[in-house]
Amino acid sequence: MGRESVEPKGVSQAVLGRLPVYLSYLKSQPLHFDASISATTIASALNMGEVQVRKDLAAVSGGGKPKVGYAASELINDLEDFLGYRNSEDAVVVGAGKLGLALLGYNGFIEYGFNIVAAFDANESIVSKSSDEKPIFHISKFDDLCRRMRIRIGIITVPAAAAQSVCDMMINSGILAIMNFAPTHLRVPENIALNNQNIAADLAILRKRLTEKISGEK
Amino acid sequence: MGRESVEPKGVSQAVLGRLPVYLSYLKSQPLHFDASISATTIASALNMGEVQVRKDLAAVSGGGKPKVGYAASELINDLEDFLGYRNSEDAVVVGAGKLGLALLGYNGFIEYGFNIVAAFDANESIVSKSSDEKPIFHISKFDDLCRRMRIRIGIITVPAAAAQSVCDMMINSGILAIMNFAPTHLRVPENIALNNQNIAADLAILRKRLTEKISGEK
DNA sequence: GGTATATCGATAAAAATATATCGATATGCG
DNA sequence: CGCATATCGATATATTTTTATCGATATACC
Repeated sequence: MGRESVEPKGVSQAVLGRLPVYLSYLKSQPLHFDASISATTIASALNMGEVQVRKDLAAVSGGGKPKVGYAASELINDLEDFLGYRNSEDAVVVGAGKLGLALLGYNGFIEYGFNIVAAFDANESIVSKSSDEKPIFHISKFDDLCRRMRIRIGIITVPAAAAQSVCDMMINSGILAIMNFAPTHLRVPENIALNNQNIAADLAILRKRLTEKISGEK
Repeated sequence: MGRESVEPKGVSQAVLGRLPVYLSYLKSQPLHFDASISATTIASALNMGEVQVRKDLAAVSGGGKPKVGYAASELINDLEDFLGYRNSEDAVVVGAGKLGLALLGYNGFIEYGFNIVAAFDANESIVSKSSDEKPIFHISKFDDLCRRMRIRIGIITVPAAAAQSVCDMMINSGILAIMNFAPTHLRVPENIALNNQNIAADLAILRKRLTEKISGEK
């Protein structure tokens, strides 16, 4: 019998979502080079169960020592490795509106291993108006650039009405993962990874939690 | 014995996160006024289990009819009501950088029941440079405006280093729910609702899913 | 009007996730 | 150097979440 799968058993989606939180917390702490930090400390700072923290960390790092905890710098390294923050990857944005330009101009992506190389827009008038030294191209150049640079990740920041056609175009140009900021449902083949960022909906959920909190505390 | 809680048993976080997806999908469909739509249809369009769709919808809406499904317009109404899209609520942004201004200028929040009334910044030079008719104030005016308008929701779009102090300031001015775009961990009292939007981390997770997908399909 | 069928809603089973328990071990203190 | 303690890692339990099963019912067709 051949083995069914060779993958090292990926962590679950839930765990994956927590790893950046640990990492962000660790990085925000003033830790000296060889400092140690325990799961207990992390858990209480983040309001989580300490067992959960241990299990999550065990999935990506090389174990801690009783009584002292984990070597903080090692933990940070392991998390960054696991999440891919060390390998730089190019990405593109389609939709050079305010949000698209904000993403294009944001220089914090580097720490996470991303380099947004360009934005594209259908509007001729904003094309080439380079912002922060990064180019804005007309959408007609999209396919050529993506193929030549072997871009795998695309970010959609166009109005909802245009999102599906942009999405199809991206897939057509070889893009494999899409982050969508348009507040609409996108249909993609199952081999494409899709992430939806609906900020307004998240705000609504936040407000819902708020009102529940208020009514809950009498 | 008095009843322990009067709340109508809030839906779980997981369900809550899916409701906007249903709503967005329903709204994207060209439905006539008295159209019906079945859980089966929704499920297959969204690649979900149909039982899950039924259970989720049952939590917020008044039931469908066998053989035909749910009344689409009623479903949309119920979802919007439940998520609060009908009650308008004011919110503020602190951090008038590119992202903050993009949020301030975005007019799609109205549909979700949000009205961003102003942005604040510590930098005097960008103050008052009204964008899209919405004001940008100096941070010194924050407390006064929030208290007078009884603002409950604040959005943080400042650099990570300043995020915690902005967060503290918000809480101090009566804000009860915070959406944080700074890539850092914020410490808040437990009566405050916090939502973290780490776009870069989400991109990293998306890439991770992508590579798993690639290695998975041999 | 009777019968077939798509769909609902409820109940039950399964899977995933989170939490608790406990022995083992490294450190610090007497 | 022995003992107390904080923490780890593993195993077990509990809880939540998802998925499957099945009888009931409204519509369509004959």
